[in-house]
Amino acid sequence: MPTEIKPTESELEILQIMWNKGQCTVRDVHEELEKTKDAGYTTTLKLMQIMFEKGLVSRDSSEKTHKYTALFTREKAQKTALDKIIATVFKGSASDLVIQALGQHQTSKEEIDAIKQYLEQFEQRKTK
Amino acid sequence: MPTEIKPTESELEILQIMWNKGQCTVRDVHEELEKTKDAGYTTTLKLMQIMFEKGLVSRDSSEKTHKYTALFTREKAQKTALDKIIATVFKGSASDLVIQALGQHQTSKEEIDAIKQYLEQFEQRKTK
DNA sequence: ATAATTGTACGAATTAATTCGTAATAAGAT
DNA sequence: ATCTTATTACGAATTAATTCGTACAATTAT
Repeated sequence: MPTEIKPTESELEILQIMWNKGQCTVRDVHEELEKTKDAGYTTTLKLMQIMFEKGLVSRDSSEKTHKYTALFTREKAQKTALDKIIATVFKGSASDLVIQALGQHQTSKEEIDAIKQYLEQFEQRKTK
Repeated sequence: MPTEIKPTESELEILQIMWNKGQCTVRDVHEELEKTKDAGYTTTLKLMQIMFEKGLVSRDSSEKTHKYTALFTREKAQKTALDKIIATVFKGSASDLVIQALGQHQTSKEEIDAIKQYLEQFEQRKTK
């Protein structure tokens, strides 16, 4: 699989915006980005051009103002990020991560129920 | 709090080794590091010196061969890593992360039980 | 005592990522 | 038609991280 592209930190910030907004112009992204960090327009442009070269995003350049779309999905980013931190800081133990995540972030009753339900189902499936 | 030090990627690799081994010499770390990546001894040394300057590790230099100890703890790294990925790729939802982590990594029955137990206790504590 | 080995210190080269200035072009406004 | 504004392209400067060479000191072996 030649998909060994890994977004950098800044690229992830941009992808985040694109995941939320869907198809975006550079200006769309830049305006959103400006709310949290301060960088020039051409910086954002350049980053998005690089992302295009890397294949992280596609673009429609049929009009002067190009429209970009994320190719690197949020799901892919989630998987990659999880794999990495489980391996590096959680000694390979997913359950350590789960317990700490639950303790550290407020989680509603509904969410907890969803997790419990998931666990039941999960356990059944793998009962020998 | 002036503790806004963030280990870089390479620094994390070194910390990982130090978390497992406890107090380490540069050579200890380097030998372990060599198993997975290839870099020169002085590179490892330099990194550890920088980590010392940054306060990520302490060192005992009473003898010629210095002994380093991690100050940046695994727990701290876990918390930081979790906060970050929940915010960036999991839209702030810890339960999304939990469910995906469980699906993606094999988890033993014991671990699942531990999680369930944790959830019970957790739910009780916060029942209004 | 001298060699070889092992270690630290540290400057500097290299590489990777980010930022920005400037030029060219297209579109819209006067 | 001309001016202003928005956009892309792209080279280059800057900054951050990593890697390594060399000098020197301490320790160990011959």
